[in-house]
Amino acid sequence: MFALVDAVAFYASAEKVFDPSIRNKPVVVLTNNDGCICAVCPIARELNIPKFEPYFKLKNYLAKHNVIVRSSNYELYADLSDRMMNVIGRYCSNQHVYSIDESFLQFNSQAPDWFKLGQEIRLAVWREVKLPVGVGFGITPTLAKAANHAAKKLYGYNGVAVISDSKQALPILKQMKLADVWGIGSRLSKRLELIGLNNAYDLAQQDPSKMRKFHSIVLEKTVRELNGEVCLSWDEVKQDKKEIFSTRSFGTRITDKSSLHAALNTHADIIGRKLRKQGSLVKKLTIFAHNSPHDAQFIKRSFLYEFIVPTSDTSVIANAVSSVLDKLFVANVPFYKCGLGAIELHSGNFTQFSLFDKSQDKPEVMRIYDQINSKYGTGTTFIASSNMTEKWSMRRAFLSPQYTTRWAHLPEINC
DNA sequence: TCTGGGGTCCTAGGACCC
DNA sequence: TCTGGGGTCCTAGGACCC
Repeated sequence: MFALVDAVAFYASAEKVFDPSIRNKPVVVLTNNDGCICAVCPIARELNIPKFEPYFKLKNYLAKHNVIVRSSNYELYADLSDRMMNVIGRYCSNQHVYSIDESFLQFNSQAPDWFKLGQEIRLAVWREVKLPVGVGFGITPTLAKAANHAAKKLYGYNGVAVISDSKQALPILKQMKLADVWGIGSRLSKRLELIGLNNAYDLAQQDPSKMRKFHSIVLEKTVRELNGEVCLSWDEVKQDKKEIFSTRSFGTRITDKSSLHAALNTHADIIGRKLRKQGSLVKKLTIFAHNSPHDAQFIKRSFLYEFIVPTSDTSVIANAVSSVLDKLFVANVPFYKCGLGAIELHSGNFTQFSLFDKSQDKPEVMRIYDQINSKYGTGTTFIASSNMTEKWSMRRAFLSPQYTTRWAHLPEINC
């Protein structure tokens, strides 16, 4: 049995944890640079606020309905995520944290009562972290996702749904839109509608091999999973990433080389950390910078850097950045975004050493570097040529305090 | 006044080589 | 008269997710 546990509108709910005054109000959270709306709490959802629309287009509408608007407070969300995952992890030894607010659980034994277990998890997370979560149990990962959808969005489930056989799946799948099925987006759902399918149940009734011909093997697997056949093994669900990116748009456009260098080095730091966490090494790294695609003329420079010996060392990656900086920088271009992408990864366990070239990595330094940052907070140590506090760091006009990670922001209780 | 996220995976098609 | 291979690597862009 699989379970998927995730928070209801995680970012918006996280904003309500330490600010009870907004718990009963409509709340939305914006993406980096206050660009788009990325989280809508259930109360705000009733106002039909679309996700991932640019904020400036909805600004007036939100103000008219007294919607509370917050910038993304990643420090807060990351910390609340850790706490939430810890509580959930107590209920299953086999937990896979799938995203900042989702974790899959795999149970090998039979629980006496899945529904009761789901209620316990919900209650524990609410009691200890004050975050509302939905719990979906299913005999395949895709059905666990579907049950989770039902738990949070369908009438009568109140946060927990269980699909342990096709009889339990039926009412849920019949109420699910095609695009609500895991792996089916807006494009594919439109194509499926054209051949007469209207909901998840209709999709489950299709011949899997025909669906493979119609679209892809991925769709075939989805159909099989909806019918209770496990196609996404646990190993597949928690597979290593094949690419690792770190990119960000600037709060203010930059036109000088040193700012671009600092920004790219910040991404070098993040990429290195992600690589080491996964135990991977990067062989090929794409390094890019561009202005806005909405500008009159889109100007993009990118460079593919190949390491002779694959690396996960932040300083080695930073050196690669320095070596191509002159090729990326174009005078008088107001750069809007830049980033790095590790697009060819090698396993850290089976390094192909070169006969003539020695690795520049200093694993011991990186180990201590990571230890310090994990103990005292990310950013305690950093490479000198990166600086995220500069003028181009992101706009966050509606930022809430970092209640749990900064002494100065500690919540106060009035007695 | 101006404003438009970030991450991952996959594939079509162009460039280049022999 | 008209036609013309196959492999590798990279880039751009689409699709999906949150």
